[in-house]
Amino acid sequence: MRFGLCCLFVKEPVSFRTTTAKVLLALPRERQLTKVSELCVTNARNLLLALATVRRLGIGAFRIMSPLFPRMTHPEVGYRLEDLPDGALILHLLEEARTFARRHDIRLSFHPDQFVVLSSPHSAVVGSSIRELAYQGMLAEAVGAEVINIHGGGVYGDKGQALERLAAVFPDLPESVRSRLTLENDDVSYTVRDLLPICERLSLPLVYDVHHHRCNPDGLSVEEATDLAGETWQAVGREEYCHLSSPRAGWGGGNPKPHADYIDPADLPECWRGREMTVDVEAKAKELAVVRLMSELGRGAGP
DNA sequence: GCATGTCAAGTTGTG
DNA sequence: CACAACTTGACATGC
Repeated sequence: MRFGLCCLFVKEPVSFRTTTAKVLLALPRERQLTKVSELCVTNARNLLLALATVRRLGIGAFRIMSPLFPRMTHPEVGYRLEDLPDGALILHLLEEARTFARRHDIRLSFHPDQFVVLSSPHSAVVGSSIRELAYQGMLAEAVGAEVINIHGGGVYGDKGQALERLAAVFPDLPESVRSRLTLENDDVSYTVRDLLPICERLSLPLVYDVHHHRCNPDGLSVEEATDLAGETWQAVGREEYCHLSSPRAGWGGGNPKPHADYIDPADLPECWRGREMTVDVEAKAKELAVVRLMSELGRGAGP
């Protein structure tokens, strides 16, 4: 079992920078490009630093934050890598990251945020989602990331129809995205049971989030869901990806959805132990939570 | 200096 | 109806 870190660090000195469309819009085009170019160089360097740090801590996977290249797909201030003064350097740094990750067997993934909704009935929403996915596909190709993971999106009163819209849009996605796309069960709408049929039909692996499953159950046991999701990964010859978090407010009363700082080892499913899989740890204390969980499991594993 | 509100984007469920 | 839940940090503004 390998554990993964999501996007950020709290103690380790790795920090990614960003900017807003509002700030960029106040600048002439040329200064927009020099500004984002600087941010992209910084972030590409920090990605390398992140991978070196992850490796030092014994973490085996890393989720790359979506705005690594800030506002790249914004309709007004968006840009291409080749527009940037340091475009070649940036590409070179991404290649270094790819080489490092491959050499040290660090699995890389992307998780586009809530605005990417392929099941939406609004063509403008789907259009901007495709643009954002294409950007992440380009990035994923450059750094050798294996997974671009999204949710089913909205329901609009009819899950079946919504998923049909998603399936209909799938062929329009660039190959860089289609070959990496995965679907994840969420905590309000789409369960593992909802997603399995479309995953099988489109040959998409299913990322199983056990916390979402516990918040939004579907009659499957954790073990059944783990195995069924696992089959979608076996079908494409890849290692299963799962997500783990603990509820900030605990499981008795209160809203269990917000994530806690750390993982309660009791929330790690028994059937995951010793299984060949990648477990992304979604916890506010970031690398500290991953390191603590690994050490607790190491201690508890003995007789 | 420091504390605070705002920032491209969608959708759902709660108070 | 407004707001939180999905990730923060950068920046402008006001004390």
